[in-house]
Amino acid sequence: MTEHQLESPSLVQLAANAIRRMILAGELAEGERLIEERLTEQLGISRPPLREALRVLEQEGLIVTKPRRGSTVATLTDQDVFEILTLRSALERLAVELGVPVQVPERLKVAQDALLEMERCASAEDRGSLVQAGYRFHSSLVALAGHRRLEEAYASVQQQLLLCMARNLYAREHFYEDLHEHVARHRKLLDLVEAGDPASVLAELAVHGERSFSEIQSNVGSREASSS
Amino acid sequence: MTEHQLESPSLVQLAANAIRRMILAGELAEGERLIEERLTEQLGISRPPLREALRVLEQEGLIVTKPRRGSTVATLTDQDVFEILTLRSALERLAVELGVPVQVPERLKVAQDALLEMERCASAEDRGSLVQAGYRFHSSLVALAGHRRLEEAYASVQQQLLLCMARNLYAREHFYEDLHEHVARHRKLLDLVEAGDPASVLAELAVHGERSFSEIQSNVGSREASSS
DNA sequence: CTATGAACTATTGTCTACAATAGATAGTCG
DNA sequence: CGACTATCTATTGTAGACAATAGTTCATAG
Repeated sequence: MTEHQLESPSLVQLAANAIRRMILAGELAEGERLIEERLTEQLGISRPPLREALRVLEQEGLIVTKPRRGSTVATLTDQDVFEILTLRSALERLAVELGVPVQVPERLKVAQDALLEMERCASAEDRGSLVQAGYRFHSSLVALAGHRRLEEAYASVQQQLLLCMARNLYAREHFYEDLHEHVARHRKLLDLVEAGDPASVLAELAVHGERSFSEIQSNVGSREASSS
Repeated sequence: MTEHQLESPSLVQLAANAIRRMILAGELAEGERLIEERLTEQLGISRPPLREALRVLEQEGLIVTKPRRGSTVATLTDQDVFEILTLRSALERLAVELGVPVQVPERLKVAQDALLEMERCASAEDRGSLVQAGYRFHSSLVALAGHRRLEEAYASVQQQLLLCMARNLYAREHFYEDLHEHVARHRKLLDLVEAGDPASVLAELAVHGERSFSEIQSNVGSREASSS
């Protein structure tokens, strides 16, 4: 039985969530400076908890902070997208290796639910919700490994990937392909997971990620410097 | 040419470094509560920057913070050690896959230097310095990939591994084997990297990590709960 | 007209103080 | 004598204010 800790979150967590949402929703532009006082007014809190929240977001890779120069929303180069995709892929591989002869059947339920949701979204052509459901699907696959650090690292990377999509850096691949084919690939993945053979899942996963890779890597020739 | 940014660190960074050192040096015990006011006296700073530093360490996985209940030094179960080792292995694999036909020869120099240092330490039987040099060696291998996020994730995991060793949770494997054999394995690894064949490096890396795994996984049967 | 310097403003870095909560201790009632 | 409750204390959460720094603008000199 999973424990529902039920602890009221501190202002730090609330602020971090709020700013995270703003960034991922595109309300804060690429490289935009985050003025602390302005944010305290918007959120109705004072600076100490806000600053702690910014530290959290900094560690998550969503913002960049330079001493005495404030924080800015992370700017993503092609190199960054490449890093995010490769790292995500490596983490998913580990998850499959550790989790795929599935030990805890209940965990599969979450993945199945997410997949059903994806199919619903695909039929409704609701791309926004499809992305969310896809996020849950992949997260639930990673959760199969029962590996807390892996889950956290994956969540962080996935979040940055959402940021890519908010910037349309990664949109083509995920948004403009055939929606039902997209879901079908995920269905196949889940089938293989349920079958319980790690190798075949890894193979499918490689195909799954390949198109992202090839599409991005062709752009990597024009690597911009991460720090300007 | 690498940029020497030369920016004076804030109290937050200094405090985070100081506390990190204290934890890794074992000056703060397993699960010990971190009283904010006490730390402010020790470090000679006030609470706001200290609290930001604690947020940083929390994200790094060295401390655990519960709302309104303060922070404690992370306690590591066998499950945690297992997670750290598997995650580290996965990250190293990615690094090799991306970096091994070495693109930037200068980066190899760091690894070579670290290896020489390791050999010196092994001859002098200086186990403490050997661990440090080993840390630099592995970090430099990961750096071959030119993948910032990978390096950061790896540094975080490596740090937690140092914490394991400070607790003697992982000590047997690294400390009590033959020191020269230990260094020889690293030498072989570097040779393979220089040869430029990713597959052989990965194979050696698997052997490299295998003994850690088998040793730990036998203990995992007695998995304690992560959250007590 | 351009470049250099100084003053000013906006913003971050830090500190002290207050409010709120969780744990502990003691007292009382069954 | 044991258990429950209330108060009290130690500690965390938050706020507001002050100090210090970086960027900007304007003035002046070449």
